[in-house]
Amino acid sequence: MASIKPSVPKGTRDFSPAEMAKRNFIFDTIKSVFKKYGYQQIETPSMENLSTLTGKYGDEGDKLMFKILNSGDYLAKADAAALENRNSNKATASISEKALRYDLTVPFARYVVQHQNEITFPFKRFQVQPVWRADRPQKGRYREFFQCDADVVGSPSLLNEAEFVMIYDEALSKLGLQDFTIKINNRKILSGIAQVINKHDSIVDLTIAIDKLDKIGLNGVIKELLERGFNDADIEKLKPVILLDGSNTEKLASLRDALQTSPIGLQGCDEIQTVFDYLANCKLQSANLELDITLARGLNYYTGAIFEVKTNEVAMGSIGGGGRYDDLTGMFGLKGLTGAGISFGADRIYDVLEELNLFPQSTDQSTQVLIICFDTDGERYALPLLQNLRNSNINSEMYPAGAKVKKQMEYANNKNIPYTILVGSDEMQTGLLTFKNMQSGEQEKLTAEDILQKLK
RNA sequence: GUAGGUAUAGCUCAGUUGGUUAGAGCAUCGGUUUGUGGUACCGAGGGUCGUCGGUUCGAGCCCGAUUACUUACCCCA
Repeated sequence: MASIKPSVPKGTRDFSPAEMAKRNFIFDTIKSVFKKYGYQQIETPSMENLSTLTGKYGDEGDKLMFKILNSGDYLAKADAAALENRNSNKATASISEKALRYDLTVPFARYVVQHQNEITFPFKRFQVQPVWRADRPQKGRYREFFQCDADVVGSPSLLNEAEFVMIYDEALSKLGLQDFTIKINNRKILSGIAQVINKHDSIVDLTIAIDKLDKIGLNGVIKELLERGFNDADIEKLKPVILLDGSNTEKLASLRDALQTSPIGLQGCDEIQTVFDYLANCKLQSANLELDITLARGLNYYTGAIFEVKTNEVAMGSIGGGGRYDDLTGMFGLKGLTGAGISFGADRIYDVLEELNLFPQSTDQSTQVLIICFDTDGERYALPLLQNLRNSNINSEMYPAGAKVKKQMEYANNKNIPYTILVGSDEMQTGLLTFKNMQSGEQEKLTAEDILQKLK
């Protein structure tokens, strides 16, 4: 059989030991913060029923979903007319009933509805799992990537929003980031803006356009708005809102002024104010909290607060986002349950930490000590010591005898093992083992017990 | 879906107007050293030059197609 050049699908990656150590540093840090704030972990299946996912992310999202072909002779049962007419949407529905999850929030909503009788509300859960998007990969963008989500359902309190800011601040600071911005906005403010210019139906077009302000500038946004059916008068009214400047307090004041005819817009202002008030007397470690009216985010299920986090230390898309969604579970038949959540983009955080050289040295050390023997007698002699080391919770291993010392030393060196123990005939006779510090190169003769004490 | 770029050893890449047997560094393995790595020296293995076709006496190099990867846009973490 002809051998196939080994490769992984576009936009996916292998994670080698050194990378896994660094990734786990990120995951462990974020998880520990989630737990500290009272969130409990769950997992959901990689695949969901297609009907669970479709329509939750907009048309674009439906396109970017990886669908799974039905098992068996799926074409036999396919919609013949749809196939004939090259109608992909209809045909897909008849040959695929499952899809890989696109994010963690919708599966969570499904989970909450399905398990509502077992859950005590407010329910705070976190989830760290991969998600899949059939996007064109590029820098910082993959087809399989990990999200770290924390959501709370069943609590309308804005205290949750305030705590999200604290979680972002604590977790990202712990990871070593020193300068990042948590942008906050409120969907009700966006609705209010649309209401003020009597374009309530065009809120999606409005948000998509003004979301691009920092990328394409005011003129770009105006051009985009014109293309999306807004007229010059609308744009004149929008300009002062889009170009809002000053401190958060000043921005809020200007917004209230601009939105005074829109009750929903004013409610959005109140909500943001409440979050700021909660945080007024709490100190943030490294985060800047900024009201950003141009922050819209693509997901159309958000109804209240919207978050996005950007690092100011390197050029990178957002490394986290979230918001409040009032009726996500309604789609699955459970009405009146509000939820809010945030997400960390672990893969992008990885790239940022790598670029800033922020991973701690210790992440690439796994084994603490390697026992080097010359023959099987040495193995038998040293195995009890190895067991003692492990009983003391010291990561340790013994290289199977037979290889040259040079080879074994190289092994220790390549694996970044800080200490080695040499066991030869001298050592076995005297009971004094050669204990070597691989970094300094120094070695000394010690009893097994002394070595154990040194490593503890 | 739109527009560019790239494709030569396991990895990163050289390769002269188109000219004998396609190179280097790193990595791997072996030796100098049958008890000492990170750091010396010597050596070895490893290639259908992405694929198919064309031009030419002759193609890694020029032309066409195709595939894969990649960057940016749309959109998004």
